[in-house]
Amino acid sequence: MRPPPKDAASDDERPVGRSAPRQFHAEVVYVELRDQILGGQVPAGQRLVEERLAEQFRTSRTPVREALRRLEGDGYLVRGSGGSLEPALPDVESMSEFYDVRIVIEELVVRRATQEHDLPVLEAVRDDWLAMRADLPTRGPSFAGPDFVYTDESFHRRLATASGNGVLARILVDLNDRIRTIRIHDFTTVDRVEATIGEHLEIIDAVVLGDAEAAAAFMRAHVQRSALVVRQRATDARTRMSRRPGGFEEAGPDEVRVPRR
Amino acid sequence: MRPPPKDAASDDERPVGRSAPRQFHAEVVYVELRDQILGGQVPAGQRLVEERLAEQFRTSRTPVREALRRLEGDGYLVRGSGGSLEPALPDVESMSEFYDVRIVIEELVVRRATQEHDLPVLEAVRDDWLAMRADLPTRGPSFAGPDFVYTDESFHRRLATASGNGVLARILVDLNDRIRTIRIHDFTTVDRVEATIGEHLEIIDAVVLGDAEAAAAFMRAHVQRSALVVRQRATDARTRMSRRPGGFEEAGPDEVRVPRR
DNA sequence: CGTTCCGCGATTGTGCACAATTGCCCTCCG
DNA sequence: CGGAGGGCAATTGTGCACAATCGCGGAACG
Repeated sequence: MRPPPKDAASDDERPVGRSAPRQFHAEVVYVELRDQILGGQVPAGQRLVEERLAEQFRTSRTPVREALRRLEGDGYLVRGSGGSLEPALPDVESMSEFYDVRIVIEELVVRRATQEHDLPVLEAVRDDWLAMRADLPTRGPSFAGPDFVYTDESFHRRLATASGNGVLARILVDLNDRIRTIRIHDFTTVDRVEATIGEHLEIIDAVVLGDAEAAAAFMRAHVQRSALVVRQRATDARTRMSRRPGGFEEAGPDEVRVPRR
Repeated sequence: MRPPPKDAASDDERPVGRSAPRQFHAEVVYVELRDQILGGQVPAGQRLVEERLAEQFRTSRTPVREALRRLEGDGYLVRGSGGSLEPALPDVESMSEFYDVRIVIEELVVRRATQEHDLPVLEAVRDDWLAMRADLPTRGPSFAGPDFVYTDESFHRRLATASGNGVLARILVDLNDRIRTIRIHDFTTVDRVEATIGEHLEIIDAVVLGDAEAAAAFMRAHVQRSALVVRQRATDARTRMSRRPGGFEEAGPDEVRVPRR
């Protein structure tokens, strides 16, 4: 995958209705737009114009406005010049900050999950990843793409849910949402996928065995390694692109450099 | 302080305009309404009706709607029957969860603040609390009210800011916002205020001295004590009010029980 | 040729009207 | 007297129109 180079929204039109019990336009726009942003499908400097979005989603400006306001409140959109909204581009420093927080959160997750002893769920997670390791030669390198980011996240999400602390799970999901905006552009290598699977199995095994300390240590190492990959890639991109100190926020590695306006 | 017993919104009317550079109605409504909710000024089952709020804030429904949607997205409002919005009342279990997370967050805060060595800021915080301890006999018991909750929060917020990690600070502020909805109703006793000041000084001293482990330990103990107070009070309220399992969410201790409709 | 100022288009903020849904009350029937 | 059904009021979701504001382009002036 690779986001459509320029106008991500052009061929994305579709009526908004579904068959769900009660789907409000504002809700649909919010969810779909958020996924697009978090999935990296909205180019860097792309201005989100209410009228335009209203056309795409086959609705009026009112529901679009509500969705945009919520996304702005979430911090996924920032106001550019003249009150226009653009996707908030994360910078390298804040990525480090996110990972710092994520480490202690994930440590707490495995400690709580160890206490909780929700064996059925934990073993299901372990089995899934055991199966994944077995299937790895079959699936080939196509598995190692942005899709693997979501697969990876699901591991951490399931663990967080098994921790029994809903607040914890919610914060972790939020952190991953933010981190993903950078991770999604990684071309994860096959050997990194293999390593990740191994690390996940280490962690889940320790949790199943009830060894909180080991699980926490494995988790910490795992997240730190992940942080290292992102940081490394970000540094690479910065030195590759331009010598300017804040170069990374200005344009991603293969991102189309959209002019300010 | 004690929120107006019945209709918190009745005598709260005022025009919405200010002299600030550019104040949108939606923004003003959002901020003020959020502060009212977080400050416990919106009674438990109180339905928030768009038209009513529009009158109070001297504006139309459109900005009110945007504010409500954002508050809903933040989790401060929940949808009741028929799509109406009510303040989200926290339950005891989620309070425990919030405190569990807050402990590891605060530990990270002091560890980072210790590393950061932003001495001027840290010493300013220490001086403020030293002065507070000295002034305590003067200020009398009036100091020990809901206002002290905000004073207490400011300590943790300043420390989080001094940690140099903006993400960390943001999460902590959010956690405190949620916890406050219960804490705000506490009648903090004078001796608890004294103890809190002492604990804060313990923490900040350790941070200034650069002893991360001691600071983390003090912080953990401090937050745990705070959690205990809230948990204790919540349990008291539940057994005092009604025997029903979920009794606490049904009505606060001195909260007017507003009929469903 | 550079600079400044004006006007215009684009876009957002706000108000309002209409449709739809929901819950409640009253009535009617068993 | 109790329960079911219909009508009504209240409230929210949506669309649209108008006003305000901002940025940009062009024209006029130095």
